[in-house]
Amino acid sequence: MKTCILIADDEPNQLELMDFNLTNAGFSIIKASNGIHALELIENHSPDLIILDWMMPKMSGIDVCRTLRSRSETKQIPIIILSARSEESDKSLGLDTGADDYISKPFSPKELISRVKALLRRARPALVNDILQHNDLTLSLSEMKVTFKNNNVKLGPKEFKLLTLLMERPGHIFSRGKLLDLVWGHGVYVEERTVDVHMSRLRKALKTASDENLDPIRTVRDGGYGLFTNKII
Amino acid sequence: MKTCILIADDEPNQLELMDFNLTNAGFSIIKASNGIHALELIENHSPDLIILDWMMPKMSGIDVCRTLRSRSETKQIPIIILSARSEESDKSLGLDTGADDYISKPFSPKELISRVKALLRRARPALVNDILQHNDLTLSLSEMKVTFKNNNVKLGPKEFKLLTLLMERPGHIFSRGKLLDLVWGHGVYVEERTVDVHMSRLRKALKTASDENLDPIRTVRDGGYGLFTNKII
DNA sequence: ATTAATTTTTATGATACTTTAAATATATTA
DNA sequence: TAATATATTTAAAGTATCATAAAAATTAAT
Repeated sequence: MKTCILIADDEPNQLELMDFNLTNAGFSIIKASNGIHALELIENHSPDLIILDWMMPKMSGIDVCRTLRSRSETKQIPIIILSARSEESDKSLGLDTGADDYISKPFSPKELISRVKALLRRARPALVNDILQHNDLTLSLSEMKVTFKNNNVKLGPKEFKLLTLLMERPGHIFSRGKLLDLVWGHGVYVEERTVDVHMSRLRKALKTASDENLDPIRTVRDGGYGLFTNKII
Repeated sequence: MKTCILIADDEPNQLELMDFNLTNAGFSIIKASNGIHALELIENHSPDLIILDWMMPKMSGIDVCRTLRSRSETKQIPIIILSARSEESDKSLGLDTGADDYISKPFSPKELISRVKALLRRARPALVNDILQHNDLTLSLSEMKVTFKNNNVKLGPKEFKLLTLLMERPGHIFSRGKLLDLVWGHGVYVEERTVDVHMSRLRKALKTASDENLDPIRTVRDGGYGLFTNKII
């Protein structure tokens, strides 16, 4: 699912421009033309990030920001404030109200996108290489958590490590020997067959998590194990 | 203890100016005059936030940033990059390298402080916010008070610190080693098992406070401890 | 100095995970 | 098709890690 951004601005041109650029950058966009409208949309869609123009009729961006920060459901959502004024007092006020970033108009599309990305990076616990994703599989290293088809997968330590390894190079086939080396550690002697047992358990856990009976793991006879790259059968 | 900020800039005037302003704002400051020096100091002091000038002799701010992001111990420290150039291509490069914020010179002291605070608010809430919240848990740092399901929780100092840490990054799994580092302090030698004992006491206190027998703490075998979150990666 | 509070260590039982081995299933080759 | 090789599943025994209680040690408070 795409990352969803809400933009609120009373100038239609500005709104369209941002929509165009952010959509091109791969985000899905929700538009609001004033503060009240923005709050409604935010409540219903809970976007991943919010961009608010400072000056808007009915309710200013600052007021929207303050409101969002006071509610526990919206407290965490990253907010960027846009402003035509470049006086520094405003800048500080914007940030001190609880916004995470402040951009003065005029700004370039490139800067906007960079700031959005930087903010998403730090707002989510997702440090760049913290979350591994492949098809319907998601694995968070810092949270030590795995989901498959948006369901939690309960794994033991060995299965978690195995899956991490597979997800680091989707498609690559790891031989049992290599897996023993990388997961168990160099110079540890265990039967190669035990890899099979753990793979079986990993598969079982994934199958239970996927509502259907999906198996994203590919066995290559005489080769080893890896992840399917295209469609899962 | 004060929040510690490292600033690295090769211009002595600029360095002094920032030192003055940030010290006034209540931070404790470490100064470096080039990138190499900065890296050394960061390793020894692990500051809470880092401000890097883009252009520095020996090693640029961008390079320092890249290095910090590649190491697991420094990966999560918030970074602000300063630059005299205002060309947007640079701005994007700075942010895309993994910096959390980017400020173009010249900037006002007020903006600097606001941006520092905004960044800390998100990255290290416990350093800026007095109250941390997560699901039914509330923790007030100034009052040293914790409530769970609106009931008071009586905790010893170690348990309080542990919970503070967990609440700063809900969901994140902290290894016992990391917890010893962060709660007990760098280079203190105690058995890793004592972490278990304190966790057990923390749990007991929380369970008594929740009218039911709720346990918000997740144990990951071979991993460590963290808080349960509702969200799916 | 005595008491109280907190921290750390140690010990123990419970539980979750790992490994092995044996049974079953599937594929390969003569 | 039979014989062989390889893979998967299951069960059982073994191991390591974790939770808890209780004791010892430390620190703080009176």
